[in-house]
Amino acid sequence: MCAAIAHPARRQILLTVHMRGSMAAGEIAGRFAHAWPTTSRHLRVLEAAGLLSHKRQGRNHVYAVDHARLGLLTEWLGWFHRDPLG
Amino acid sequence: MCAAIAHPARRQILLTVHMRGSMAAGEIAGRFAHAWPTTSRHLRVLEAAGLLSHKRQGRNHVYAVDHARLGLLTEWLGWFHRDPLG
DNA sequence: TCGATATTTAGCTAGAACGCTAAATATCAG
DNA sequence: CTGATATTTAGCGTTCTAGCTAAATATCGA
Repeated sequence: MCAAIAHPARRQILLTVHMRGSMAAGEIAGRFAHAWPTTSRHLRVLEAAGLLSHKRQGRNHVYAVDHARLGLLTEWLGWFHRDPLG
Repeated sequence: MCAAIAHPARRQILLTVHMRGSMAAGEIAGRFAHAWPTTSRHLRVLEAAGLLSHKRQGRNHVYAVDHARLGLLTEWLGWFHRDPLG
């Protein structure tokens, strides 16, 4: 999961999809300078990490953010905000 | 910064140093199966990302976590926990 | 100064990541 | 069925990452 958000393009995909609620693959790919297959692979990486999920709607692949999964990361970071002695 | 925490060993280093407050490089390296130079590089990566800082104490290099830096990541994650419409 | 201790730097190799183009797959419209 | 649209899969070359060993650097104790 951490590796998935290590790439700037993937972080931006994640934010963009989150803001919109859900987006088709092409709509996402259209916002990036990268070639479609490149963005397509980023989507696959994000999905493999459990950060995105997708379902077909006709010929579109619609992606949405998995917030629960991101919650795990926030939870992990929480360890650093609590006092280690407490 | 995200790339820095993409590696399991580096996440563990971060947590371990945090729990202890501060640790010498050798003390850290001793806890991993990896060769010292490998861990040494992980430390450099974490420091380059601003997640660790170090100072010499005699012949020891003592590392500590930079919490403010981690705060930025938590802040970024916050975007996903707030409602995108609000 | 000399040897031991603590740690890093240098340099190598194997494997993964990331970009691309070209081709394949699947759905819709006529 | 046929052609157009939406997206992925396949495959290639380059660059980055992560492991290692061997050598260099710096400090301490005698």
